[in-house]
Amino acid sequence: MPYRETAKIRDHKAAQHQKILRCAESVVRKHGFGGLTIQAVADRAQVGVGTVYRYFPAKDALATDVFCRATQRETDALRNVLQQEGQVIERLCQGIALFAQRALLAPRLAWSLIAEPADASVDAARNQYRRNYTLLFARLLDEGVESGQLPAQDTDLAAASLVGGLAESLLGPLRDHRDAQNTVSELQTFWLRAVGADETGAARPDDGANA
Amino acid sequence: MPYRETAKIRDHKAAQHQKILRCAESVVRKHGFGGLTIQAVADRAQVGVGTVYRYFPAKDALATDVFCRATQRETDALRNVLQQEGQVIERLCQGIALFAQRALLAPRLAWSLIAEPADASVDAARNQYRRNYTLLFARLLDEGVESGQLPAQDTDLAAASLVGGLAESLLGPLRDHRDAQNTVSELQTFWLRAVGADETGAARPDDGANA
DNA sequence: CCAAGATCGGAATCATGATTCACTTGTTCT
DNA sequence: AGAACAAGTGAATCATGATTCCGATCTTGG
Repeated sequence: MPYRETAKIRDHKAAQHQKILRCAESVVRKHGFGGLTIQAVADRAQVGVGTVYRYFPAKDALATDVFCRATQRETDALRNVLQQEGQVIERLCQGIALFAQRALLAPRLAWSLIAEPADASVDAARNQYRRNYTLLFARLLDEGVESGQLPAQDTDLAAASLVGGLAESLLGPLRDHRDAQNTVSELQTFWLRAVGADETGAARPDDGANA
Repeated sequence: MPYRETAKIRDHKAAQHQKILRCAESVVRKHGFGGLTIQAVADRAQVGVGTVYRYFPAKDALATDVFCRATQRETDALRNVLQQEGQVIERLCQGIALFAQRALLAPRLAWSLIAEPADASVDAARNQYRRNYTLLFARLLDEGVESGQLPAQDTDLAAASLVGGLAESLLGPLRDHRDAQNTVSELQTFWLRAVGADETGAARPDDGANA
């Protein structure tokens, strides 16, 4: 038996796979899914086009993997913050801060994840992601309504408005990055009022500035 | 002089131009800018591809014209409503209703106008459009703040949130068209509270509940 | 070192859709 | 009718980028 897959080879393959995935993500970070070409990924990974195809069956699959990886990180981070112990209003503020910080840190990626059209399979994944993301906020609002900290309202609608509104104000054409920290607290004030949380007199902690 | 452009010809050319533009718009209405191909436009207009090129120098130009025409209608309609005589809050409600009705009537077109990436020139036009659209709301809010009907706030931020939030809740993956009229009034209630206009107190249950 | 089997590389091939162009079909006017 | 010129047509051509393919190169175990 002159050949058998050995540990060294297995490790190498895993490393290649990761490397290609990472390079693809960095392409998306810089140029969005629109700029994601196999050639660009191969160049950045210092590898031939054919090699990319040895690790991913098609561009769709690569794009979807990149999307899901990045998305998973975002969703996890948000869930982590929203499902902490503590006051609903406090957690909401932290969720807004988290969203804003991430969006301001990597605007192109954030936009690609939330809005940029791509292959059909990526779009499907994106819809799922937006739904989940929005639902995380919606369930938090439910909790606030149940506990009386927020007035009764259509929480799905409010959560969708929140996600869309944050995206537009942070990534849209009117965005102004000159004063990120101030923008975050403006957003917190605005959205607390929007969900009916600003007349409770409950202390509004304006930290939320962790990552 | 065996040939000269006559009125009949001039009219015919204008008609062709309009027809092609209209057909292109109907393609976008149905399939978005992503589905806008010269071939599709030519087919729908019952005309050869070459003919389309006689009336438009390139696809970009056609796409941009379609975009600007549709956009102009939207902007005019909104301006018309927001700049009426009357209470700021009343006009805001009408603006929201207008946006919602149009979005629910032609969701694909609405999405294409506000979010779908396309050629660079269309994207540039879209940014301008979103800016203008948002500014219409922002200036209305300014008026409300000045007259004391609304609390002091960052009106540009609020307006961007409004536009993004409406788009997401009406066109995003969580949308639910089953009860359009009810959705509109929910949205009005929500956004009035968001900009600090809900002095009615009707929608605010005491938060003196337990916990 | 060799044979077997695997990965790499990147030019060749496909697919899609924009754009051109040589040609046909009007239209106008004498 | 015929000259002069515009409009219409769609097959041919280009451009871009995904996908394939085959020789080159590497690994393994004897």
